[in-house]
Amino acid sequence: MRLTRYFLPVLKENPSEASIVSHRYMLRAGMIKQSSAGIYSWLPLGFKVLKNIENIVHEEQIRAGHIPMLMPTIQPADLWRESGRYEDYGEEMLRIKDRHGHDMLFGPTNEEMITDIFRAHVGSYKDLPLTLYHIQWKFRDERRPRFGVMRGREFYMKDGYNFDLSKEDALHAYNRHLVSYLRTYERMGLQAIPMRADSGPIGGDDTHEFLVLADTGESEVFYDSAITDLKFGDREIDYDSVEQCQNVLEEFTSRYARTDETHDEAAFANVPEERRRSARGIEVGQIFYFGTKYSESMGATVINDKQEQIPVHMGSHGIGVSRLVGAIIEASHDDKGIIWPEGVTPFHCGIVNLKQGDAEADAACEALYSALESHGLEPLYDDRNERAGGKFATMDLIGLPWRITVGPRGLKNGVVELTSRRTGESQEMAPDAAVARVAEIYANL
RNA sequence: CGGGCUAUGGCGCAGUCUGGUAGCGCGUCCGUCUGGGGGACGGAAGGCCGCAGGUUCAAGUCCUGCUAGCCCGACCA
Repeated sequence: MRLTRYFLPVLKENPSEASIVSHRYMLRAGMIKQSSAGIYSWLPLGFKVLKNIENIVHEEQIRAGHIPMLMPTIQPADLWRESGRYEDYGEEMLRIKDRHGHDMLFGPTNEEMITDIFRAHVGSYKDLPLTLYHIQWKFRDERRPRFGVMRGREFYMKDGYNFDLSKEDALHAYNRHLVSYLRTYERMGLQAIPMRADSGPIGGDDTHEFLVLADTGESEVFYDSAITDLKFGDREIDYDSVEQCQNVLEEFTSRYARTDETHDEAAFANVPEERRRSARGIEVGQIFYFGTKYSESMGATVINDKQEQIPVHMGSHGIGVSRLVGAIIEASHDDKGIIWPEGVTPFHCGIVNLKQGDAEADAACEALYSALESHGLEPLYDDRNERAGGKFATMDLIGLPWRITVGPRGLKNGVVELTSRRTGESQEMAPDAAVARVAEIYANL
């Protein structure tokens, strides 16, 4: 993309409405525009990041054997009356009446709806196990929305629901989600630590929250620092293997790691003192096993191999897709702007032309642009008639992980400059070498 | 939902106390000179001063009511 043809309304100064760093940078980098409290338009740059995150979530869900679908944002109140949550949910649920006077609601989650779909079409144990998920906009009418997209009222979320014949099977689904979530966050350049959590209004026995450590996190967390050494890496996992998934769960949850809701001082005291940490964290996902809570109240049953009608065991599993955009920035930025991890960056590489209009510089930039594209990469070429300082400041703000700087001075010696946004280190090299290096970085993701 | 604060051009702000031609910086547009970390000069556009009512010869400014947004807390993914 050429910057002169793009829509990137960057702001030089900090908008007064934003207090935390991710919100400030998302506004300044032209990623979002607030519409009303907790509701945002996603401008092109923000939309790209949102979609990149969504794609990673999809890929990892499908890899784990989960099946994508899409349910509506607007749901009928009657479904929620059946589960009893229409009354329980309170003011956070946005209630709407349609023209016929029917009570509707903008869904804050989809347990009722998915259970309704399940009971209509699934009747036999032979259809299980089954895990369906979707990525859809949700609405929770927060009393006090804040922190930009991290606690909006409208938010984009992946929610998945597993249906299993037994508690044992459902716990495997739980473990499978935990493993797939570890992979998902790691691909986004995040370390998200699974922590034992409180089940809240969804209810249930087993639940873990995934938290990204960041100073601005809304939850206080306590953990054994040994857990931050754990990496999922490129290990091969057979998601059908109960044993393999169980092993990963044990590896990643055996160390002490809890939010303040479930924090236990006595248990924490058993962690060696030098490894005890308290910090702040941003919740970016949660997995639940809740048994037969919804299947019993809503009649989601199957016939087992003994001709008995039994309620299915369920769990639900969420990833906050829109919230992740903010969380990644909280975890990866400096005083100049955002630093995107390669996995989610809106463009793979920036091209800065230091002297727009100079025939050689222009030609070299065009050549770099095509060469990067021919490697399947998406460059952002700053072809504005701006001075160097302005171009650098924009690139630093929007956070592309790699930048190639092209100027007459370097071209005289046949070189351009390749700069890492994260480390700030620059290397001079031939244009071809710079392209090859960037291509290699992305090929190895 | 309690407490606090704010609302003036796209963004950041002054002007309100003490009523009298709506201003500054940044950004935007045009031109010239520039060209390795937000450059210089010259020109230009852009505002029912959040909304409604009131006081007054006169309201951005004073009064009343409302709305929206932000911050702290409680709450929450």
